[in-house]
Amino acid sequence: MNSFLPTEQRLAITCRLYPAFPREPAVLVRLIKHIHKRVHDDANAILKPWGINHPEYNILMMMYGTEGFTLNPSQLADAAGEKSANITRLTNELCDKALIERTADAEDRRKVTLTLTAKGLALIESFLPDICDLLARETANLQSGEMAQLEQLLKKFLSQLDNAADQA
Amino acid sequence: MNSFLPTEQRLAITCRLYPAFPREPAVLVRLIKHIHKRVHDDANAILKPWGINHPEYNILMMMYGTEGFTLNPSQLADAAGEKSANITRLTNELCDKALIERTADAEDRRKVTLTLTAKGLALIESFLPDICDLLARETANLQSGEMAQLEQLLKKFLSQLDNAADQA
DNA sequence: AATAGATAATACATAAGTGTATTATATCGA
DNA sequence: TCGATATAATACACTTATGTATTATCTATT
Repeated sequence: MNSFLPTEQRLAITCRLYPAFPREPAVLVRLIKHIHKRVHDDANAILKPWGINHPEYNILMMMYGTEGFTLNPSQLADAAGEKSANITRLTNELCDKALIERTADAEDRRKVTLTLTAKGLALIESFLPDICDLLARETANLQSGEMAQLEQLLKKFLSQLDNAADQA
Repeated sequence: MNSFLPTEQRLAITCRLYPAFPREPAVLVRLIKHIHKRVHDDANAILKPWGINHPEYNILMMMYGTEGFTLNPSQLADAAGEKSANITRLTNELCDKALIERTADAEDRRKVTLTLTAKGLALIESFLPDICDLLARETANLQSGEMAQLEQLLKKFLSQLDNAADQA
């Protein structure tokens, strides 16, 4: 099964019609999109029984990965790759579920401090086994050298995207 | 500049707290998400002057890459990587803008035929130079061998995601 | 030919995400 | 110390995306 074939064939035709079209970058971008959607859907399916979705999972895991399980919304936006307006909504949801807590920052009164609650921590530890399984299954056919190489290439790609903001 | 650092550091801490957590797959998934978001935002910015957004662009390009500039919604969903309900909405928008046309399929009356209009084709050819520039800029630091390797690894990854549906 | 079960597309309600404006606080330079 | 500018978070309206149910048509079996 090759879910990318219909896309790839059409990019090939595009190149014939419009020779300046850069096939390779276009293929990479499309692959990224397809993979992203797949991973997103898989994660949502796994997480549903716990009452959270993939973006909420991302938020929780970024808090779990922070010393003291504490950070503020703008740091969270950077870490989770979400826009700040979306962070407000997502953290509202997580507060409603009592998985995180919002308190005022003592140092800078513009800031808000978000902290994982005991309930949030317990939830993370309960879904992590399934998440670890999922991640392992999704990459089961990649050898560790291949993953390392993929990581390196994706980082290089991302670094160019970081720079490209300057240009244009 | 390294926009991935905050994420990566948190994944490292996660591995310390929860040793079974598979760092490498998690890093790959996060990198994919970050890159996807960046590429999506860049494309939206470039396309705005033409009155379309990235998903609409994806649809138009898949039609452009099809013989006869014609296909039906389910093929389009596969090719563009969108869910079918979303295809209905997106193609409605494109019909409203007169960039594509909807007609009944003669063979199978359940089906609908979508065709690029002359206006749609003209629009594509007017934005393609900018899109080609963007794609080239976004990948400017990758050598062609690196892109080929990235393509190969991403395809391998995606093929596993295609299979993973069977399992679990 | 009738029915059962698949497939194609869409409608509708709801969820998820974003742009822009707003409020509050902080910082910097005169 | 004042005022200008920057930063942090959020509110709100709007856009984008999805799940589920529905309608219509097709296919296969009898």
